[in-house]
Amino acid sequence: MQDTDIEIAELAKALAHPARLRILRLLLATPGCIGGDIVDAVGLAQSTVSEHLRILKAAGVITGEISGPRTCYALNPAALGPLAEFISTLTAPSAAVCCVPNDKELS
Amino acid sequence: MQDTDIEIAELAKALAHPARLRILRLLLATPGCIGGDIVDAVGLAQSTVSEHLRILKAAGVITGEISGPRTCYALNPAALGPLAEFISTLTAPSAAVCCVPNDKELS
DNA sequence: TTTGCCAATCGTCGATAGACGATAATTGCG
DNA sequence: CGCAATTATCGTCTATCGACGATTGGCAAA
Repeated sequence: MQDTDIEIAELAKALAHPARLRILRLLLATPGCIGGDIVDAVGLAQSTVSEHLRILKAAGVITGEISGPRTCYALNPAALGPLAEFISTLTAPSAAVCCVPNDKELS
Repeated sequence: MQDTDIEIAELAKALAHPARLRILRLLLATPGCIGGDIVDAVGLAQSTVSEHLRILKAAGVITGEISGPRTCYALNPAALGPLAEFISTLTAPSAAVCCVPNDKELS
């Protein structure tokens, strides 16, 4: 159980920064892939943004594959499953099982 | 929008620690109120636990009212609404509006 | 009032996170 | 091959977090 808690804490930590939330919103709003445009959007140094991307990737929230000279980032929402499940447990003790199986699915 | 992101980041930060997750689980499993039993359960020093409780209370995730010589803590899951909403947006881009209005309600 | 218990606060320490500039590494183009 | 563009990594600095012991404050019972 502590094992799961550590995993959930890691996920929460990945979301615990405004810049990373902004990056995720940006990835959500971008249909295909996205490269260094992120740097301009968040207004931080390139190295700082790269570090945030690394953290998100380490948490599994995003995926990054090298596509030529640039890197293609994409969302991986399924990774947030354990965290979403935990929050559901807290917010809806009786209706934890809603209508979407949001802990495993998604392409 | 950055305003909301900061709020969500604060909520995520409140969940970004195994000890705090454990405390929340404990509060969830405890029907009524709970006092210093938390200290025994998490296995940390009393001052450390008190600090975690303070962080959770500052984030609005729990409420604590003084009840005689001890303090009564209780969950306040509604506070996690913005975070839950954000995660839903990521995990279910097309089905963001599920069947539960989990951003405002709850007693 | 005095004593004892429980919780909050203070001060301190080490560890970690966040930001930056500078510096590589890799790819595509001329 | 050499150059420009893009991203990752390194080193450094500051700020914050997490844990602890010690102390303070409040409340109830003796």
